[in-house]
Amino acid sequence: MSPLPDSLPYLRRIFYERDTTAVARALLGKWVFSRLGGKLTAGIIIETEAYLPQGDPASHAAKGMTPRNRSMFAAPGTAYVYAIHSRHCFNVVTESPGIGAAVLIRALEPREGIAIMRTRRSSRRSQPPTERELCSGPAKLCEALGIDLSQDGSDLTGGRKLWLAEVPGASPVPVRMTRRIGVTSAQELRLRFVWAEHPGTSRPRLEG
DNA sequence: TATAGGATTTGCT
DNA sequence: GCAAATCCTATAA
Repeated sequence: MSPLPDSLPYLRRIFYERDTTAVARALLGKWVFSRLGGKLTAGIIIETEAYLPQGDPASHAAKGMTPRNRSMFAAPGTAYVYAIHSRHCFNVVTESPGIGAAVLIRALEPREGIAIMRTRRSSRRSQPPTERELCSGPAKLCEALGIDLSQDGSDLTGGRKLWLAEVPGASPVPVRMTRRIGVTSAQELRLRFVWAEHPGTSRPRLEG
C-alpha cells in the first residue's frame, strides 16, 4: 500500500543548497510530482546526472550564461528545462545563485497517473509504450509528466505545479555511479547516479 | 541569415 | 547495434 503521494512533504530550498553530487545522490528515491494540464502524475527518481560548476566542460554552464541556460544560475530549487532534438530535459538547480550547477533527472519509476503518462507518451509512437518505456529516459519522463519549456525557471519548492517530495523515514537506496550518457566531453567523470539493480533505468546495462 | 551540432528517442537491421 | 528524425541554440558572417 503506497502513501497518498499528494500528501508527501516536498523538498525545501535547503535540500538543493549543497554540493551538486550530493544532491544527485540524495535525489534517488525521491518523488517528482507534476500537476500540469490539470493532471496529476508522479514517479520515483531512479537515475540522475550531476553537472558541476567547475571543471566540467560537459555542463551547459561551462561557457557562461546564455539565454538558454540562464535558469542554471538561478536559485537552487529552480527548474532548468531545455530542448534538445525536439525533446525536453528536466534539471533541478543546485548550490547557490549565480553558480551554474544542476542535476539532470534521467529516469523515474512511474507511480501516479500512469494512464495519463501512457496517453502522453503514445503521441509520436507507432506502438503503445510499455510501462517501462514511460519514464526510462530524460526526455521520456518530461513527456510523461507534461514538462516543457514553459516550466523552465519555475520554482520547485512551492509544491504547486511541479515539485519534488520525500517519504519520511524512507531507507537509503543502493547507488551505483557510472559515466554520464550522451556527453561528448569529460567522459572520464563518474557523475551518473543510478539506483542499483533497478529495472527502470535508461540503460539496462550499467556500464562503469 | 546561415550553419553546425546536441545532456535523445525510435524503429529497423 | 545503427542511423534517421527533428528542431532549438549558439556562433559566425
